Amino acid sequence: MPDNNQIASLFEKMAVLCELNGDNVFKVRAYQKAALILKNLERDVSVMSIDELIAIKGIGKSIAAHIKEISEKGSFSEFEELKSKYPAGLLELTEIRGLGAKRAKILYEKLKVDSVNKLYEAAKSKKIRALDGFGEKFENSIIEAIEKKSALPQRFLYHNAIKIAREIVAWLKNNGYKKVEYAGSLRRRKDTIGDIDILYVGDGSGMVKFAKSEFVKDVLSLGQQKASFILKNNIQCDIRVFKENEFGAALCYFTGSKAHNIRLREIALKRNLILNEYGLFSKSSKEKIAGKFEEDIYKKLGLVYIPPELREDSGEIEMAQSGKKFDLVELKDIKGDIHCHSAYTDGANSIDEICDYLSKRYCWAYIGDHSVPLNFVKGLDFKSYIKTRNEVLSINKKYKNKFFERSVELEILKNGELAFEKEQLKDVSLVIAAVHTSLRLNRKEQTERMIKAINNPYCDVVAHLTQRIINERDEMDMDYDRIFEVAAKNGTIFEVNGQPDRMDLNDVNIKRVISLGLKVVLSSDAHSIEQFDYIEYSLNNVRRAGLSRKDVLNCLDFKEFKDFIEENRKRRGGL
DNA sequence: GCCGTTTTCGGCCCGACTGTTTTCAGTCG
Ligand SMILES: Nc1nc2c(ncn2[C@H]2C[C@H](O)[C@@H](COP(=O)(O)OP(=O)(O)OP(=O)(O)O)O2)c(=O)[nH]1
Ligand SMILES: [Mg+2]
Ligand SMILES: [Mg+2]
Ligand SMILES: [Zn+2]
Repeated sequence: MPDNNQIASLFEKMAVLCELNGDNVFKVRAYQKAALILKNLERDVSVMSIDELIAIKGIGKSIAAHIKEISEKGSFSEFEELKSKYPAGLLELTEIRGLGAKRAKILYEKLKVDSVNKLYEAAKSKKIRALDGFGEKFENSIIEAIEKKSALPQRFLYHNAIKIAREIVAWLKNNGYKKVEYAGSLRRRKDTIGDIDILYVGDGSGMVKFAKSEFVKDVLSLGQQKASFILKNNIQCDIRVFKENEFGAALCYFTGSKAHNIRLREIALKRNLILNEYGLFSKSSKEKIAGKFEEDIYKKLGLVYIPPELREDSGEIEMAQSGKKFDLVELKDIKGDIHCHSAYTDGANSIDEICDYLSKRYCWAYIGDHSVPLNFVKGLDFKSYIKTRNEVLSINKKYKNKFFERSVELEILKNGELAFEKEQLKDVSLVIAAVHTSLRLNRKEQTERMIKAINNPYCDVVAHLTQRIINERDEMDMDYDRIFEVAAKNGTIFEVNGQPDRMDLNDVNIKRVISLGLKVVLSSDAHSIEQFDYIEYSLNNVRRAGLSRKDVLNCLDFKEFKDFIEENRKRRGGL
């Protein structure tokens, strides 16, 4: 069964093919939109009925039928037909910056260019400039774009991108610009970031100066209101300049997402208004109605303010129209962390140091560590768990009104058993079950393994369920639908791991487990004191999933949390 | 291809930068 992302990727390819085929641009956009919808959808479309599919805004009869066909056959005939019309290499041409479908089509028809290699040859041998509507500069820009393409990686970790963004904001402020913000996917706090989007109040001279700064490797474009650069670390940076009284509208525009912007602009039109990055205007008189403050844009469109994390056009506009304020969980609501590592296994700090730090930060915490059989990190056996738990409890006595306990990141063995015996498990305060080995079992085996673990009454929390490592390792191949179904019966708590390259569960999976009535728990999975801040990345994901305090167990008091765990075990036949 | 509190046909967000360009198309945000 293909998952939503796989189906989305087919529709993205279909969009490119339609473009190359010279189809209606709105048909192309319909496929792009459908792909986006699927990527943000928490339900598995492959098991939905045609009627259910059509009920989704942006999915109609044709695309619903395609989804059905893909679910059964892995692809759809219209796509396969179109694909067979063109060489496979043609699809990759539009990935070259500055080359879109229109000119790719001409290059293919006139010069038989059907791959990036042939495009490069054609440009080098100066054949492109001879074509009507093409020229020397275009030819050179193509050569440059191809030569530099391989250096550009996919998407960046939020953790890495935000650091660079903050440096650039500071640089602009140092250069005298008082109002500077990062926007785009960074402000929406997506787990991966395509580029760094920055806006400031001032004039174009700031961008000219930035172009000559240490940050910049290449200048892609440089105008009066906007510029694009490739930075030294190969990330793209887009900068826009505005006037003070435009800043709210500008921030709204540049924060996006694109789909969210389009919805806002459509709502404006229905009210006889025009929304762009400079403000909200009356369509007839051109009079300005809002622009200085972002809040005013939403207000004048009849919407409550929408937190940036939710701006994906995945239901937030409808919620904002209902008039009810958003109530997302905040950092100050977090009362404890459950998952970290001490020097007993692969952490950098002693339990003493960890407790000292956490006593200043939280009301409570579970200090964790790896378990057997992870020998390479000196995973704890049951005896050493008990011994070190006593150490935690004794250290706890030093702190008034703080509660420290011991958790263990317990291995889910290849056969789905937990690494400690049942008799031992009842003496473990918090079991955070995790897979770290045998990641490549086949789908069926991996699914059964996970289900067996989840059915264990002592499997309190499942850590980083999918085991993805962003840009390095895909999610484990499992039947997530079934796993979540079993989890719903067990009341399983899913961890939202905040390690920058994990951020697992992601936003969409969080929505999925919450819709099943389950709760999540945030964790930094800190391996050193500094890494306790990674819980902010978990927070990003749950805010993007729209969660409030009631869905996040870190917002409970210690006793409430402990009771929750115990209740859960009892109900499932443990204790 | 999708959609509809005027619509089942005729619209579909809006603007900056570049170069193919002297009034606009292509591409991108
Ligand atoms: N109205 C409108 N706004 C757009 C369009 N494309 C982009 N934007 C706005 C919203 C985006 O969030 C913002 C920045 O564009 P980006 O291409 O950098 O996208 P974004 O940062 O959302 O995602 P990314 O992680 O960079 O891929 O510009 C568009 O076609 N129309
Ligand atoms: Mg961006
Ligand atoms: Mg951008
Ligand atoms: Zn861990």
